[in-house]
Amino acid sequence: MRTTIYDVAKEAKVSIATVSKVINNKGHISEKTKRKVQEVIVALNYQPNMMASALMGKRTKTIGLLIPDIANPFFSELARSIEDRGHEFGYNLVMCSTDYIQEKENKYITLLKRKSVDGFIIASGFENLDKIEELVKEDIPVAIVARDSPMFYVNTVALDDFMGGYLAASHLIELGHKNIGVIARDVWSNRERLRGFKQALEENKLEFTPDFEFIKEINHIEAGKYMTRKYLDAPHPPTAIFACNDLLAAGVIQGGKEVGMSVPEDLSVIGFDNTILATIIEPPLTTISQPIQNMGKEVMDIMISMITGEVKEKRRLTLLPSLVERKSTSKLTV
Amino acid sequence: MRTTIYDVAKEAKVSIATVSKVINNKGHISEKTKRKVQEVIVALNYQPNMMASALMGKRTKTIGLLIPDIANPFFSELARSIEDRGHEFGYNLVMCSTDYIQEKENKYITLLKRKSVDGFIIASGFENLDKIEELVKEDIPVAIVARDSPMFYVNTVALDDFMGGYLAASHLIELGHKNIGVIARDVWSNRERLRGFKQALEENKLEFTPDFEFIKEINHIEAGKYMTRKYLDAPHPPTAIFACNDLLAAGVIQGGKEVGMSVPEDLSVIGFDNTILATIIEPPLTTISQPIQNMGKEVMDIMISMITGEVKEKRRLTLLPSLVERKSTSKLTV
DNA sequence: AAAATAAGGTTAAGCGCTTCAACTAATGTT
DNA sequence: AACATTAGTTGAAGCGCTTAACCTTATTTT
Repeated sequence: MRTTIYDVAKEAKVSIATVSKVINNKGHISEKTKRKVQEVIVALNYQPNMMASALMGKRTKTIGLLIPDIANPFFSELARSIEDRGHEFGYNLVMCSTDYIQEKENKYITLLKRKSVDGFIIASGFENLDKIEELVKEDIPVAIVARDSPMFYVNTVALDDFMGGYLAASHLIELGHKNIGVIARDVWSNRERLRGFKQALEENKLEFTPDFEFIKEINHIEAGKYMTRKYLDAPHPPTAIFACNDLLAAGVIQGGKEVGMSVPEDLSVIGFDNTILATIIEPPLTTISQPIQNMGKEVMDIMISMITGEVKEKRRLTLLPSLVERKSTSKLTV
Repeated sequence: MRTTIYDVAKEAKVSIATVSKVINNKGHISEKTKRKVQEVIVALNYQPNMMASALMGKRTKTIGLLIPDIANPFFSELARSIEDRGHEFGYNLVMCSTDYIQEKENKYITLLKRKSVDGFIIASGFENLDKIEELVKEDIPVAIVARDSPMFYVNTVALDDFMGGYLAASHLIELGHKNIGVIARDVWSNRERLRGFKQALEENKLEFTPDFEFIKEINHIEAGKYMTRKYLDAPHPPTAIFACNDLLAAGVIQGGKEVGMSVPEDLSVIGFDNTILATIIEPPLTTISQPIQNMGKEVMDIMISMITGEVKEKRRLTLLPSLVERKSTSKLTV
């Protein structure tokens, strides 16, 4: 069987209480005893069972990460940065892809609570906050990342999505585009981007595209293609499209190509996220950059400080997007 | 405090043993008692603490997933398919990115053992098998996926990497290429692909490129660019390049563009994996396809059957790659 | 009708750990 | 010298659960 604290205690000729204290560096232990116990621990290759200490109210050093889809580059890059920061402090992540499905998210939360995770980092696009509120009430650390939701009192690391949409629209407007299509999903972040987008339009006395509708399809690329075809088939096709993420933008470019439009000559395309895709897509994608690395680090830091109890008051950290100009947008040629 | 089994027992006026039996559907309990207990469970919203049952030797329903990098699309797609299959059976995944660093992998394994995960699915490119052997000896379920290593007796779901390399080379050779560069990392799967590649070369009496060296750089795209430049600067630059994954291929195409070579006219490029990138890259990437979905499902199925003890004997499932022709390769024009 | 088996439930031990209370011995304070 | 504090250690309780062992009572088996 596995080595337990009893084995160590017996071998070191002390009580298990002493061993426990040595491990956790608590209470008063003489240097001599401490050394002896540590030697035995090494000799027996003893690894404390975290289940047992978790049962005694200690931390599991495990955090639940809820994201819409780990196969989406934005989220896998975000997950990676969160994982890295957590790893520095000994935390592991349980990964849950929720596919924007509320039910799945709730099930995962319930399950992970039973597994006594120390906290939840949530990046999925839920609308219903009941489950989150439940966590907060039960004093389980929750932090939200890469989405915002001002009606709620939770630690949040978000992007200024409104600003992102505003930047995207402003860029296209500056290039002379007046008829701009938008592709978005009906989630909070996208709605904010849309709001920013409309704001810029309004300031320039431009009309919002009448053909807009939220996408429903889960597969972003397909959704991008579909909406693009729809836009280009309309009576007054747009000369530019703002896609609310890079994956959608990839779909737009593909959809455009399929009907013989070249980007950016016939159609300017701007994305959102600045994932690795943006550099790979041809033409390289002009996009709104989210500081992914930073978001991951910040949200993990907040999570850890909630767990350790250092920080009690809630805060909302809003990071700013920036425009990254590449080759998928160009001046409107009349 | 949280509702415990004691609360349920008291409320239902039975012993905690009875409650436990109802929950686990064990032993003989009258319908009446069963119903009563279940009602109370619902009424109190009781969620059994999995730490406690794990301590008693039951499963944690959590599996450790070791991969080189979740931000690499191949692994995030693989992770997603493993997660989905696991989710069907109530399993969660703890995600660990090891960056091909043995030390990191070992640390993660040690840590997750302490957390009593039910098993390990390993997709990282380790060379040293001591840690894995240790797991096998301790009777902890381990399954290896997306890599192979014939010197070891572990359940494995792998791709026929040799065949993959062979297919890639054959395709290029058929197109008339005689001088083909290769970009690979010094990991088992890549070495196998290389072996298959060389085999095809040999059968066609072609020479292996003298400029080959394994990449060391972690960032695949940069590595791809670097090696491409190196190849193209050589006295007899290759007319085609086989990149051992799609990310490297993306780097190759970018590197080629930077020196004014266009793909596939001046340089044919073939990738490996057939991730989402292959469809996004311009030109769309000809690549060797791995059945990612299937691999994920199969390895999770094996893992579950190991955990439940259904299957005792070890097996090695080898899936076959296939060539997906897109636009990045073309006939050699002399 | 006696013996064996099954049904329905309880008691209590124990998984591997943390921590409080308690005790002794040494050191500091006035 | 009398008292308080600190250092060093241990015993034992208990976290929330599972399960073997046990006890009744009801049902079969022979």
